[in-house]
Amino acid sequence: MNRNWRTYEGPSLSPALASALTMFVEQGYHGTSVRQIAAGAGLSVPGLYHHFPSKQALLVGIMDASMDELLERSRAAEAQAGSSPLDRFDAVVESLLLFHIHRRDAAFVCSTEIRSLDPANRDAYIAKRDDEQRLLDAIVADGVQSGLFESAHPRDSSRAVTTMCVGVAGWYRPDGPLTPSELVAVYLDLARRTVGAVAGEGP
Amino acid sequence: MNRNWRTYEGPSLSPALASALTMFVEQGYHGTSVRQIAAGAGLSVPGLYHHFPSKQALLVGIMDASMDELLERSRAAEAQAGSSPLDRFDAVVESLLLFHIHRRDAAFVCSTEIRSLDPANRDAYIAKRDDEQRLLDAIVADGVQSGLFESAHPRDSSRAVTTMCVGVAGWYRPDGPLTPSELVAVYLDLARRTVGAVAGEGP
DNA sequence: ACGACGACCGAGCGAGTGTTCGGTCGGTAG
DNA sequence: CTACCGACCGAACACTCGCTCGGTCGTCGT
Repeated sequence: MNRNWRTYEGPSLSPALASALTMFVEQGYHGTSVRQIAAGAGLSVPGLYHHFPSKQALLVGIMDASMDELLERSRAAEAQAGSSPLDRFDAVVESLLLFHIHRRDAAFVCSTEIRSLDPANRDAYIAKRDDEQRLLDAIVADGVQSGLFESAHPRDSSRAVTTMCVGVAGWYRPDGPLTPSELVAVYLDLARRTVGAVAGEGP
Repeated sequence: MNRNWRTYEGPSLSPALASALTMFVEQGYHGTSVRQIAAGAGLSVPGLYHHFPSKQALLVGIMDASMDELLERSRAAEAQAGSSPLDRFDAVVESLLLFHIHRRDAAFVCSTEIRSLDPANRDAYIAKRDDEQRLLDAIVADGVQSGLFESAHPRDSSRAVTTMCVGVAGWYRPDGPLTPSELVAVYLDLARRTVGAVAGEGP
């Protein structure tokens, strides 16, 4: 059941995952004990292990669900946009930004705890991450080829855009000076400049 | 004794700090034990504690030294550049890039282990980090005021430039497709676009 | 010759780690 | 009523953690 890719409701994580997420953001994976996670979820330690087979499974549960959601939203955004690379670029960048604003904690954990994943889990996660990057790479390549964008190094530009957007999760606060839509406007402008999009195309 | 801000020699970290750095990059601070660090440095655990009073001191030794070096290089870069905001911008961005290329591991630890610092150490580190950011903020503000740059949100542009450059430490490999000077050229172009610098000013 | 000192180590401290065992509930199907 | 099941817990397992005690070297200055 797909809501719009722009709309975000409560995260709907289980209490155990929500507790783990909060702790991982503050203390990191290895800095957090399962006893802390259990206490935060209102459970005993065996109670926690009844829902998840290991501490690692909690991290995987957070990171996999987050990347799946991001990929789904970004694909929906591109699909619903017009066929112009510029429209698709704007849509995917906006989806990237909204995700890192509204799923800030999960996104932060995703970008900082990759090395805490077991090798197999890490490979699977990185594959999804690369899928997301390639989504944007393809759009930027199209834009450059059609003359709408101008960049001597499209893939570097594309990665720089992603880096900027991911970085938002590292400092954005809901009570900060920018509302989500203001931040989207500011960063969409920066992203367009990065790929050399021609100026002046507001809705 | 100040070498040029562009030249980098071996890191000259003590064996203990070098070992800690390698481990922290791969496993993170809390994921690394002092026994591993000692073994990597060819020392016993008490031997390691002879040189550093605590595990935390190892992290502080790495992060403080790194930020001091970055600040020193960036200040030297701006001081030796011309007075034009454009020249100063290019110089500081290049110093930022070179540092994140040649001190990649240290820079990576600096950007991922802030939360592993004790509160007092963290405050001190963040103060230095903010100094570095303000260095660039001031240049961008000058550039916008003088009409050389064009940005409706200079501080956001400035932070985005920093985010891009810091992100380099997360993926750059010496055996990758770009040499350091090529990477500097590519990212200097991206950075100029981000602050709306007027095109065509190569040496 | 000798005492002081920096560099270093074997062994072990108490506390905490992820995980598991054996069990207790309340509810539900037959 | 009984048998079962998911949800949960107290206690403990084997181990590792950061850190320290008491000591041994080799090398200095005198």
